[in-house]
Amino acid sequence: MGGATVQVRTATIRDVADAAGFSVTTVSHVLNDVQGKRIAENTRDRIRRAAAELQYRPNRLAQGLRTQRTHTIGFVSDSIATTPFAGQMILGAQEAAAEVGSLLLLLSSGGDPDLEDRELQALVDRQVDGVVYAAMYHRVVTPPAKLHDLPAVLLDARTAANEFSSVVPDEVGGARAAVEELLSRGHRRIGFCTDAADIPATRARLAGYRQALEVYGVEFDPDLVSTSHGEAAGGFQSASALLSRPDRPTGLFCFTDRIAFGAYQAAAELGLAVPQDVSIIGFDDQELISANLRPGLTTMALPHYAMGRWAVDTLLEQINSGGNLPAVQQLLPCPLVRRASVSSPPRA
Amino acid sequence: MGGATVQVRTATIRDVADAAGFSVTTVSHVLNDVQGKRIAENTRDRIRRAAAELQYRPNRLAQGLRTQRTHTIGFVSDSIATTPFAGQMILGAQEAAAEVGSLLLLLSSGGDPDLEDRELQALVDRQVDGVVYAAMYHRVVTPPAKLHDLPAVLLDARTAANEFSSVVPDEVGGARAAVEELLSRGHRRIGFCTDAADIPATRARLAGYRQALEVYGVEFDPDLVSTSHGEAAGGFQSASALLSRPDRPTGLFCFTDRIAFGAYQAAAELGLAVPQDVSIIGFDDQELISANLRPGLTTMALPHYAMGRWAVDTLLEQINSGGNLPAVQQLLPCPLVRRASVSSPPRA
DNA sequence: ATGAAAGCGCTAACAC
DNA sequence: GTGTTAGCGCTTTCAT
Repeated sequence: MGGATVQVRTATIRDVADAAGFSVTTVSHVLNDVQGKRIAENTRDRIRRAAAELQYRPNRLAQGLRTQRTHTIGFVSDSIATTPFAGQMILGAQEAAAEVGSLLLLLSSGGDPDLEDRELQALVDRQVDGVVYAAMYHRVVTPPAKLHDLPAVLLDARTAANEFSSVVPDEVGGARAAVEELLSRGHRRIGFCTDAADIPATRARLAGYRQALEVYGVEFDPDLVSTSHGEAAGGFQSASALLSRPDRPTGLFCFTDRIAFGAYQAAAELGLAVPQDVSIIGFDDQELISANLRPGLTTMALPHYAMGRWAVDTLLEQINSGGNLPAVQQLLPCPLVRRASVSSPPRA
Repeated sequence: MGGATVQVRTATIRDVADAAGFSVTTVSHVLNDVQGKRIAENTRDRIRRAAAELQYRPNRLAQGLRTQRTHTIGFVSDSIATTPFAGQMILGAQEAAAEVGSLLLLLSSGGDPDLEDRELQALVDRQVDGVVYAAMYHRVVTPPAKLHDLPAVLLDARTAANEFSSVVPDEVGGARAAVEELLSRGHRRIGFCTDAADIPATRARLAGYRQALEVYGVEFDPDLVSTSHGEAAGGFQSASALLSRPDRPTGLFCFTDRIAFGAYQAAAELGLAVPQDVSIIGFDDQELISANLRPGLTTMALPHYAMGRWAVDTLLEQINSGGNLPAVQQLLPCPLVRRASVSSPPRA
């Protein structure tokens, strides 16, 4: 059979009190290390011993009911199944929570506002100490109104008015670093294979691309940015177009690793070797792609784990401060992950 | 600022009772639809009205303390960040839980037995109704002893002795279906690029491979199975070796999509087109790879979502039955996902 | 047909 | 130094 037939009655604070021969008050004081109580060392010992003996564990429900603190944090996201990123955010959040003895109550709404509302209510019903509201890709969101009624921080998302503390990747900085990686190797004609979606990442990464060019005194050439729709197929098209030009770029900055995946395919089709004939740099560090491509893809990692931690840490501060801290908007850096897809440009 | 400054005091059952002019007992009876109580329709109405008016929501903590049922399920896994599969299992579990008003308390142990123990204890402290113990790839596990003390089911894992109910993919059936997909198109020399790890999946998929051959009366040729270590690089090696043979196979069954990824690279290197010169079929349906490869990879999907649901449904049954159901070991089918990497073999 | 009261396990104000 | 007691918000037995 699976699991217990007999739910072993676990020891309560009463049991400990009885066993130790003191009142529950004293037990509570001792076990919680309440300051300013003078309790005999000997008493402390006996109580601690009894507690250990009985394998006493405080009932968190009862505790929460009494203290209005459940040490439970709600984590709601628009989607969780579709990207491997989710796991890293959750892990970061969970580990930060664990450090203060808190646990994560996980919920995914699939983007349905009604469901989102009900889920948030379910969290409130369980008296969560606060909520992390996460998006699976950097977005501007409008969370349910209820979110204003309790401590909350936004993860990989922000609202138009920035009423909440939030953390998102430094897309501009990441893109600039990516393009500078190419520039510093000597590339001067650098294509940008981007996505058609109008989201923070497309705008910011384009801005970063332009900034990097400017730093190196390279003029921006709009013909070198090619837009397509998402996935590898789009990247294949964009890159094919760019690499078929007579004055083809020697380096390609791809909006995502998926697009870079397509760019590899385009290069192969055209008989161009990576990185000898064309250097390619991606964005996202989707290891399933970046580490398995041949040669390995140099790319910018998204700081999902760090963002998850930041969100919870910040939420905790907010909770502990009684909730009147100013909202802060945090940018976290995107680290460069060097593999083997970038080299010097071919000698002309 | 983020979140509430003022924690709005929410209405309690007392408030509803007062507002409606009845006792809390009656309110509880009405709101919980307790059977066998004769309460005037009119009374019911007034109470329901008052509850709605005050936006009353029962405090789940108090409820749980009293009823010993928290409508909370623990979900502990050995890892969550490293695979995109985690999300699907969690989603399946979460949705099944939501259907009965339960929520998931998520925890990932990183495989550390000590941590695992503490995490499980944290769940017990919070009085979870039961626990789903998940592995991120099909494994034989030895969960902490504590797991025996409460309702639990294993997800994508089982123990050596099968003491718990568990659900894992039907690896044998999946592998057989994959190889039959090749056989049915006319392939007779089919290579198997597998992994060196000694885990349930390697053994089972090899068995499925052999079963399929047998069904079609094709003799098993050990030279056609090539073992390597994991990732794409291993697949590249295996496939290169197999495809360089004078009597090279016309079809390749790859242990994972990552290995298939490497096989694509090997085929390209050898100037072999997929699927015209060699058909390739994978396993796992890692969409980041399978959907982005060119041509799209035909592969066997792993039933993560369904397994997640099954685990929670089964756990719920166990909880509701008071916990003396026999343990059941469930196999869930791996659906074939057809894309474009399989065709008839080339005419010799 | 409705209500009083006990109690789930804990903390904390207060008393001694 | 230690103990009594009220109460967090709810369900449920037992009265009436």
